[in-house]
Amino acid sequence: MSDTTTKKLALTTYTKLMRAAESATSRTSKVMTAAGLTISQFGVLEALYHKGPLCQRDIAAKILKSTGNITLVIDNLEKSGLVRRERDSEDRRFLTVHLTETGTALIAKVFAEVEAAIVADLATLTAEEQETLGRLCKKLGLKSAA
Amino acid sequence: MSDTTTKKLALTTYTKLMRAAESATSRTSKVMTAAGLTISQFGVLEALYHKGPLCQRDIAAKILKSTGNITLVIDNLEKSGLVRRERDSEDRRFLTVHLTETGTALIAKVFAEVEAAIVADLATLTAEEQETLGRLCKKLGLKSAA
DNA sequence: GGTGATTAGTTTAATATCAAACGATACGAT
DNA sequence: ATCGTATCGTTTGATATTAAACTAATCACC
Repeated sequence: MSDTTTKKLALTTYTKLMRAAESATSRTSKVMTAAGLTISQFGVLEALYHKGPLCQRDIAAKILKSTGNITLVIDNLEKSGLVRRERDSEDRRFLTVHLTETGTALIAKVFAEVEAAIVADLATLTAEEQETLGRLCKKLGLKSAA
Repeated sequence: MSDTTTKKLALTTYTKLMRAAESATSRTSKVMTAAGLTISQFGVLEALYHKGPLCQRDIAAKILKSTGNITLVIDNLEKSGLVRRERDSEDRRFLTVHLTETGTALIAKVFAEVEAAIVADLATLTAEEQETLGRLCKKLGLKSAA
């Protein structure tokens, strides 16, 4: 295959990958905003929901954002009464973030809706196609991480 | 296949798709920021580079952002001397945005670098795998657009 | 021709986002 | 013990982003 053909194929593949990711994101983010959550807020709540209380540094690492950013997102979640901060008594540098009852109820509901949206979206592909897509995406993702 | 299995497959496929898209984006965005461009600024310059002068509404549609956002991005590009605005003489509501010489030179260089990064990234997959990935992504993207 | 609806772009207010500087706390080595 | 280093979180300044209110210009229709 010529260099030009290789390049063209890579670029169209890249574009299709990006479009697919964007349209999937657009579906799920509609669910989140309908519930009054931003994507970041959802990310934080979802991390706490599945991993339990976390310090802000761990939350930042989990959702791939800066710690400065997390400070603001947690501020807003705290104002809405969805999470609360608790100073670690052993190492006072840490702030452990906990879901409140309201926060737990909300993320449980919204997470289920997001899951349903994803399942509905992916239903376009057969099980075999999904497995193939997943395998190729994983191969691609691993390379880039290196 | 059971509902639970269907759901699990859809969710892991979705996660892998997102991770692949993120890692590909991370590579290309490094090239852009190294050149002093934000992702949006690159998007605007690239649109003008390949489509010629455009009005702000068309730029917004092309890079899927709000017109309010485009106003700011063009403001910053204009300050940097990479684009200039020109009021349309026929319909004075329109502002046509043009690349300057500096802007053209910059986007030509950066776009080539981004392309190279994409080609290098996709080289992880064989041509056949890329075609398969592209086909599946397209199928998925089309559904969501509907 | 004049009025009402539409369209292009700007502004505003809120949240997001990062990098970098900073303050407070903890830890390690001597 | 303490001095230097590392770590956690906040702050700051810049850009991004949207939705919604707004201005200016045009068009459609009577």
